Amino acid sequence: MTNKEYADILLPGVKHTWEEYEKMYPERDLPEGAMVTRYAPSPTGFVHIGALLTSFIDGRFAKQTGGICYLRIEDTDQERSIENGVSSIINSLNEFGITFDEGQVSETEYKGNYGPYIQTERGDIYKAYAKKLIEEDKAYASFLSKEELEKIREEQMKSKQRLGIYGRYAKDRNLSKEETIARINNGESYIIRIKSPGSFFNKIKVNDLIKGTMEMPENDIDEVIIKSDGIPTYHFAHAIDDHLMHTTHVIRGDEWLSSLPKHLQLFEILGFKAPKYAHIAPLTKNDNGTIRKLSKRKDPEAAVSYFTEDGVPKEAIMLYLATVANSNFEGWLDQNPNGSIDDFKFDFKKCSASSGSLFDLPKLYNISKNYISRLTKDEVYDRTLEYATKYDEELKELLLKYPDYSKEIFNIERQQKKPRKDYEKFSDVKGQIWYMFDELFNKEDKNYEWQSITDKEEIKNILDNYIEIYSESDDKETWFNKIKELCDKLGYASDMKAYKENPDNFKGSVADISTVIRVATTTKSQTPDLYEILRILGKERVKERFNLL
RNA sequence: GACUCGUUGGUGAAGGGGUUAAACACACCACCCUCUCAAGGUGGCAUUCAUGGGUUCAAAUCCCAUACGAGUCACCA
Repeated sequence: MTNKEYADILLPGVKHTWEEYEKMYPERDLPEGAMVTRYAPSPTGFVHIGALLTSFIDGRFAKQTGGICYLRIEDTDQERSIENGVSSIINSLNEFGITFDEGQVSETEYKGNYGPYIQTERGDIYKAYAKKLIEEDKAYASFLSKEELEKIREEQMKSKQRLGIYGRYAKDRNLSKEETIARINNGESYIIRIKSPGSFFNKIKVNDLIKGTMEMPENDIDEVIIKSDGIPTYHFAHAIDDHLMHTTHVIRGDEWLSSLPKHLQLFEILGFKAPKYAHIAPLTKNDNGTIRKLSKRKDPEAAVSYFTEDGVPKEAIMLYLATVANSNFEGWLDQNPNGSIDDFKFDFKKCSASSGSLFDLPKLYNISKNYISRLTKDEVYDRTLEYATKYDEELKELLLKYPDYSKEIFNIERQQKKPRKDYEKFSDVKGQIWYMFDELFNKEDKNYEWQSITDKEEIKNILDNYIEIYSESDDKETWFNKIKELCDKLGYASDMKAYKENPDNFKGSVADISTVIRVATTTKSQTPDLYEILRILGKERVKERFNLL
């Protein structure tokens, strides 16, 4: 029996030979230095913030070198794959502006010449290459049952040996063709493992674009390549797909780092040229003193939706991720305030080689605050409305009812060279402007935050005097001068310096008078510019509010 | 247990043997500005780069050990 016939028995019904597949996936025609990257998620649930980071980096490197970034779905674990997992990934990523040059575009469709881009649809391809390995005696059928595997594992643990199928544990490695066929005919279930040519005691040098060159023991484990359900393992699918799709740079999480010898060996025995690898550190979190990887299960902030629900602008999240990806991005943004992320050159060398970046919420919020401060009043209005439409019916209705009025509010201290920065996220907005809407102002029991002047009579007195002289048409300077005049009239210091020097000479200062006016109109002791607030509310409404006291 | 990587301030980090280097950003503190807040301005915040040894005229930077942290060791990805 020829090796070819033998391979046909082990993996029957394969439509094409590996040589045919090689021809079907020709070299890409791309300029020198163009990177072909891929984002290759498993469709197992919501999009993790780390996945956003990885896909972002994948896309950036491809784009900045004039290459291709494609989306490949790794669904070889049938048990964990979920319904509509593919579209859920695509949609979430899309929301953040992440798109792919080729690859899967929906549950059933793809674009590009190297498809299908969903691994369960490439079964024949993997088998064709598995057959190649069997023909070349580089892979074999293994009949080890779950129970036997468990026994081996226990034995290895007990004697403190390395776990895995290698050396004498690789029982079926040298079964003859005849024996193998006999057992198959006997109905025994089997899988395909490689015959690892490596030795654990051989050190090999592996290179990672981020971590540098390191020494690792050669792989000597007879890794499974085709599972009993006929589907390949991640390792095998990775080698075949990235070869056929001509990936030049595999960028993935560093949980894969220790599989590198395995993967390199796979490429070698398959006769493929290995891609370059870049393993990025995970996002971590400080959980009561212990630093650990952000977890899908335990950490709500691991889901990108957490931040969109919180009203953090998507752009801010991307800006933050860019600083995590390359710490010099921030400095660059400083120098190029109008620059887009797309103009920044990312560099593998600037990626953190450490065991993880702490996901720093205050930093995210700071970036977000700055981002929102750079928006125009119309943009803030649109974005707040977008947020409110999903999460705050009451705010939404007010914004819709008073669009121009709302924009005036958003414009307070926004026109200046350094705009006001008081919204970290869109969910902050309502808490800061509610008093500008009578509907909200008149709704609940008010908690007036009076400061140094608390006497009701005195407050009345100040307000009565003030409303007499207040005019909507005053410019800011005359507006303030009037308050100062009022101070002089009532025995308060109109000049803060004079007040600080001799506080005992006065009943109080302009600050106290202003505060009374501020609190009377808004209930709050801290607000944006009072002049603007009064002007936008208008004299009549201000008067009404004074009269409530 | 084995293998690998890592360890610079409260946080993200720059710097990879030497002219005065621990940059920058966030956070924090103080002061200034100021009608409040936000913003802005000024200054402070690691005499030291996990620890212990070495190499060197010279080390955060190179080497070795130790400690700690992270990741991986499936017919999961």
